[in-house]
Amino acid sequence: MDKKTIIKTLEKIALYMELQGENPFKVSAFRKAAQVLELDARSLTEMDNILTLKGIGAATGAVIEDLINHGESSLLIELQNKVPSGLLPLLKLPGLGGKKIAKLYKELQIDSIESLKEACEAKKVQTLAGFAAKTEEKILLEIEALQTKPERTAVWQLEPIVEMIERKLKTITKIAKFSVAGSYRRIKEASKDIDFIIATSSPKEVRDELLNELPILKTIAAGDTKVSVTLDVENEVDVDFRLVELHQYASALNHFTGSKDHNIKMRQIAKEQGKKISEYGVELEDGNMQHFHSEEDFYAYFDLPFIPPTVREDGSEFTKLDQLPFLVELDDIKGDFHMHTTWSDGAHSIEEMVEACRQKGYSHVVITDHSDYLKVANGLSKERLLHQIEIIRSLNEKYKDIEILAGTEMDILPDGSLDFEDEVLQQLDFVIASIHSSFSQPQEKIMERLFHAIKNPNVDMIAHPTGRIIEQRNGYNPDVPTLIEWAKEYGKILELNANPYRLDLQTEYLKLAKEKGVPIAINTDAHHINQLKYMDIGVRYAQKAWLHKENVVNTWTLEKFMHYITK
DNA sequence: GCCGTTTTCGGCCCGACTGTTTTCAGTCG
Repeated sequence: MDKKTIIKTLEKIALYMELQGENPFKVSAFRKAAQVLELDARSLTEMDNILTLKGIGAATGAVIEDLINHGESSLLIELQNKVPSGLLPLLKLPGLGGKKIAKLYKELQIDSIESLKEACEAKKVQTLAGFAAKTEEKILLEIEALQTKPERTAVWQLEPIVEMIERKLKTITKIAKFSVAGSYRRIKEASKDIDFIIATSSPKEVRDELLNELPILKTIAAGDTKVSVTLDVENEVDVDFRLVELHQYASALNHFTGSKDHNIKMRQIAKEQGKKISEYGVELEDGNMQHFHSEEDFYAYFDLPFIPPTVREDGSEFTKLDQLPFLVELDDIKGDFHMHTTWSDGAHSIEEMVEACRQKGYSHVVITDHSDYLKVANGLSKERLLHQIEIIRSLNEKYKDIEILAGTEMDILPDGSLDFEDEVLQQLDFVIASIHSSFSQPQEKIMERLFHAIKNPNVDMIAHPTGRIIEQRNGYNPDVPTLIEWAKEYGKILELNANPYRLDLQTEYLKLAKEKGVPIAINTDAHHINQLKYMDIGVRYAQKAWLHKENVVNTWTLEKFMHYITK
């Protein structure tokens, strides 16, 4: 029996209980027990007595013992026999929770999306107490939406929309302050919607301007404190705007940034002190409200350091507060090691890229155009690469405050061979190897290709190691834990590609790389000077994996970096 | 169902919104 199975089972039990319309506190007790196990870093064998953990009692403990002794949970089996599994998808319909679903099943024998649809169309649902015609219509609309609307939208699809909204908000003079919040602010790979907090003393006027200025497909709600709309953009996206007074801004921003678990934890902390946190401020024991100028002030009020949005997740961040000062930050970044120029498929010359990096205050950059094999990207032949190296060497004469390193993003070919010979690679300062072809090969073959690259002493880094595009393609499915082992053994760097399409390696693997002592490079893979800004999103994504400055080679001095790659 | 140095019973994070109701239950973030 493994821990994951126990956690999954407890969560499943909670779900089935919810569908039965069980007491919500009972349901959450099972969820809490699952969370306790999840947050405990130890493996099952390392825990001497799970049953004594706080949050695990007689009933949840019995489930765990059952699983360990018999490999299955009799409680879950019992629930599954009682509750049809077709009810599970009904929880995805907004407006339907456990109680209502239990009622639909009990009174109308509704046990699937299909039978719910039929019952609504036959107008049977409105005959139930607590349901009426309006609910019935809404259910039908939500069933329709479930089939057409994606559940989550990827961060790279949201980014241009967020920027568009920010441009609009800047033109509304009655807005004192605004910020994106929600999971987008926490750099989640994908989000259900976008949240904005707006400080204003004229909420009605701001609301009207929002409704007039934005490309709105549907207005979901338009009250004095909340405007909720579906935007008419390439992929439909829901956006919530919360309108608050300036003195409530920090609290509202914190509340609507979440995560839910983080907020719960904060409220428990407040409660222990007899205080009450809400989106409007902190209510003291005497009923007075405490307001804050910033989120920093808010956390300081509870004797906590500022916890960056990126790590506000499952509550485990509160056990790692001592690590916060070591987390990598944008200011620590001294260079970008993966970018393209007009020599291959980039939009700018070498000098233009270097100049843009100089503006960012970097002390060193690497130019890494594509290699010969990648014809669609105008990959460099051996001759062109040698010529480019010469040009880069001479450019260094011109720039005294930034060091330009000659590199390549070299293809690992489908047969596992490398696109340049060793004698060419030896003339470069930094060699990236990456896969851009034959994604559908079996994992064994993909690993063979990666191993071939990693054991070559001239290769310094593997770029975008999985090849994924968030919410769009899975990449070439390498065995990443093994890749991390190899990187450690051969002293290679693995990339966190900061392009929001990729964010590759992903969080769980970054954590593993850190644990194994494999250094990470955060690179923008910029094809345009506008894309150099992705360093910010990359750094914040790295924070989600709790990467420290020292884990990230971009924070190293040029000397330390050169020493590592030439050793 | 779980918890307790105010506690073994009463509360569990908090507030808003919706649709159903005539004062509130259910759902949501």
